[in-house]
This record gives sequence, structure tokens and C-alpha cells, in this order.
Amino acid sequence: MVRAADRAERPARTSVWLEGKARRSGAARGGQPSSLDRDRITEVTVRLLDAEGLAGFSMRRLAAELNVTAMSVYWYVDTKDDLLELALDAVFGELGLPDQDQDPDPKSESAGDWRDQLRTLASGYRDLLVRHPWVSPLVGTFLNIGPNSVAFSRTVQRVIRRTGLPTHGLSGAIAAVFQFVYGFGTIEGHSIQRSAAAGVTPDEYFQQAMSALKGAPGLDDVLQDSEEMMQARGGRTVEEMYERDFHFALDLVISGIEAMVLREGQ
Amino acid sequence: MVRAADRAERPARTSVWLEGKARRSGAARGGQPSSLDRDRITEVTVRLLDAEGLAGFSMRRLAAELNVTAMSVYWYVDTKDDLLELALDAVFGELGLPDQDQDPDPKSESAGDWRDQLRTLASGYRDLLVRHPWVSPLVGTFLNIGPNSVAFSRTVQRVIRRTGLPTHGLSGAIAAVFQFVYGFGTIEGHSIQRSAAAGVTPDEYFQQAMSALKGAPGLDDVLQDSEEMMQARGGRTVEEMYERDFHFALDLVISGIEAMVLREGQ
DNA sequence: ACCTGAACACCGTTCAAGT
DNA sequence: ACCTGAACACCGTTCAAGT
Repeated sequence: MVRAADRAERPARTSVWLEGKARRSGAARGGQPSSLDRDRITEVTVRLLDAEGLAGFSMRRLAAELNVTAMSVYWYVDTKDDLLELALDAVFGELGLPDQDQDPDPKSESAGDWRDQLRTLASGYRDLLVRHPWVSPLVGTFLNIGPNSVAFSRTVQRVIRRTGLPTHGLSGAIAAVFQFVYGFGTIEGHSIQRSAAAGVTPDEYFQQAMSALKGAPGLDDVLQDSEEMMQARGGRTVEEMYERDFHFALDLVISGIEAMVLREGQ
Repeated sequence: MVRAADRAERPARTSVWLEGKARRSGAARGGQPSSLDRDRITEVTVRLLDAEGLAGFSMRRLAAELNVTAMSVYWYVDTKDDLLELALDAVFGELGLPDQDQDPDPKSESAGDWRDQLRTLASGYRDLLVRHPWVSPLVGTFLNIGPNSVAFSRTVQRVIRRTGLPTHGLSGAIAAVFQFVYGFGTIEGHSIQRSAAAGVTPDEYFQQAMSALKGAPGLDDVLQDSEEMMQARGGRTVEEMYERDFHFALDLVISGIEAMVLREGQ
């Protein structure tokens, strides 16, 4: 935590993206390119985070992976948080957003249905959170002003404007969709991570958890309710259940947007 | 992270709540009560987490606060994670849920409107996440089967059943509401925490961030869009903006539930 | 039954020094 | 310009020992 003394000494860190200016980027001199640069460091960081999780990642572990001493990385990056911010924005680049200047007229028919576009963006974000479970805590921690996160926000805003919602409802609607996806993807990612850490499939883990809970006092009726809901959902695997819930909830939110458009329309 | 070797040695930790049985609880012998017990340890843990944040909390720091050596706590708790699970469930007890056996008939008029009940639960959960920003990462990490979290889930299920949704849509609707609240409260809590760490009010922090971003290339138009949306929202403080967005989004999701009820009704 | 002290294997980061 | 080594002030947890 930040204590008063720390605060007096230096301004609180805001973001890597608000740094002095372009950082040394390898291959500076005439010789062969240096083995290290921000891109390579970021790339290996993402790989390690995927493999070991946020808690398992350390500067020393990273340095070892780069065949370099622990402190070398600090030449390219001021703090571990800077590095995590870089990794975070890097994976936002995986999202594959639609070309942004194409179709400048939001009302044209060829612009495509906002519902489909919203579904694509939401699914992409969900997949990102599930593929990289360390993304979720970082999204909560940092300012998210890297180029790729900004491109994502920009795209989200553009699509939400197409709904026909009044301006005062835009940010609320964005929250309803993407904070839902954030929460959903976070929990789904953690659950997959947990079963992987236990060395079993999600389905096996689910069965184990269920039978472990069977014995616990006061939980039996909750379990019964859950099983009832699971039966009704009809999914045969855990993954299928997540899939059905996600799409039902997304349809629900989209219907909510349509209702708000009608309500505030006239 | 868990490596293969660790896995072979012992079964993966699941939850404090699935432990052998009741733990030593102070005042065991005839003399004056021991200074330590799980309740007191949990209480101090919550206080420290509130004050220092999840990153600032440590077993050694906790022991110091309890005027005890670092290892004493391990008599009452197996791991730090156990302790965090206890703290997590403890704050879920702050939610003040409606009495659960009252009004057993879900169709009776006096049961109250599910919309109001949903709003109460959602607001309570949001406040919890904002008041204790360390709750959010823990909700994502653990199984959430402590008595108070279970009571919360149970209440949520009961209210959602009153909407009239078909059974196969219940879990999706729960996700649409409470994963949204989870995401929203997480981000809101972090933003308040960030400004507090920087020693300024949320409004001051917001101004600072805005002017810092003014210089950054490629962000100007995003800023302009954001300012436009803020104008339209009409909130005068950051807190007011969060408030408006939250309630707009919640209304939106509730409208979505109503739409799904109608759609699947006949 | 409860608590301690020393130790192990880690952290992020600073700082002076090397090439 | 880039990298190293030693050091500082921390971690969670184990283990043998005390009372």
C-alpha cells in the first residue's frame, strides 16, 4: 500500500502509456540486434502468464526464461506493473476488431446489425478473458489506455451508438453489456483454471466439487436447486452450460437495450 | 502455480468450508479466554484488508496487529487462503438479507415486487464490492460456499424464480444481473481505491487523469466522445455518474428480463 | 493446547559497478 | 548503452522446540 511518506517522494505511478517517450527498442547500434527489447519481453511475459498464472509470474522467473539476470529487464521497464500493463494491452490486440474507418455512416444498411456486432464484441472479450485468466484482475487494476484497449473501447462506443439509445444512456448500456461479460468471463476463466490446476477436466472437477458438497450441512437444498436448474438448462458438459447461460444472458441484455430504446424513443 | 510434484503430494486445496471439522475456538480451558480465536483473527483480517488492500496484507502484518508472532496464526488457520476465505464470507454477512422463511408462497401479492427485491440485492452487492475492494478478486478465486455467500446465492435464486422466467433461463438471468454488478462494483471500487492511494478525491483524480490524457496522441477523439457522454449523463461528480450508470444499466437488465418472460411466456 | 524462533525458498527493487 | 552482483526489506510456510 501507499503510505504518506511514499506519496511525498514521487508522484503516484499512473500508466506505462503516459511515460516520457519512446523507450530503447533493441538493435540501437550497428551490430546485431540486442537479444532483448520490449516486444520480446512482453511476448515472453504473456507466455509465462498463460502458463503459470499471475501469482506464478515473477521478474526473476521471466529473467530466467530470457537467459538473463534478474535485473536486466529493468533496463526496458520501470516496474513489474509496467510490464503487466504492456502484456495486458498486447492480448487486447488478439481481438481482431472490424476495420474502423470502413462504413463511416452509422445509419446505412450495410453497416450491419448492431446486435450482431455487439454479440461479436462480447464473445471476443469473453474468449479473451477465458484464454488469459490473468487479464481480468489487470483490467480491474490499470487505467486501460494502451492502444489496443482504446481501440476496443472505441469500437464498443461506436456499436452502442447504433442502437438508437439516447446519449445519456450510452455509458450505462456499455456497462450492462461489458461489465456483465467481464464478470462472466472472469468466473468462467477461474473455474477452468481451477480444474486445470487440480489436474482434471472441468467436468471431473465439477463432479468432485458436487460430491464434496454433498456432505456439507445446510447446503443440500441449494445443491438440489442447482441440479434442477442444470437439468432444465440441458447442457451435457460444463462448457455447454456456460455457453447456454452466456447466450441467454446476452440475448436478455440486448432485449433490455431494445426496450430502453422504445421507452425513451417517443 | 501448482506443479506436478505438488499435486502428487497432497490433494489440491478446495475450501476452508470443507475442512475436517470445527476448529479450536478459544476459551477452551477453564482459565480466561485465549486472546486468539478464528473470529478475532477474521475480524482483524477484514480491518487490515480494508486499510491496506489485498496486496498490502500479509500474515506477518496480521500477526503484528494481533501482538503475536508470525506463526501463531497458523494454529487457527492452515493457509493464508483459508484466512481470506473466512474474511470473504464474513463481509457477505454485512448484506442484511431479508428473512428467508418468511412468506413461503412465491406467488402471493405480499411477497413484494421481484424488481424491487432485485434492485435491493444488486445495490447491496455493489456497495459491498465498493466498500471492500479486495472482495472482488477473492470472489473470483474461491468457491464461495461459506454460509453467508450461500445465503446470498439462495436469496438471489429465490428472487429470480419470482420473475416468471422458464427454468432454463434462471441461471442465465442470474448471470446477467449479478455478473454485471460484479464487474461494475469491481471497476468502481478500484477507481475509488486508486484515487485514495494517490491522496486525492475521485473528482480530483478524474481531472488529473483527463489532463494527463490530453497530451497523449490518438486519444483526443476518444476523450471528446467520453466528454460528450458525460455531458449527456449530466452528473456533476464522479460518484453521481457511477450512480446514474448503475441504475440505468439495472433498469435495462430488468427490462430485458421482462422481455424474456414475455417472449417465452406463450 | 498453544505459541515461539530459526530457517527455507522465495519476492520486487535499488544501487554501485562492470563492459 | 546495456547488463551484472550484491544487498535490502520483504514474503508464505515448515519444523523442531518450548511452556
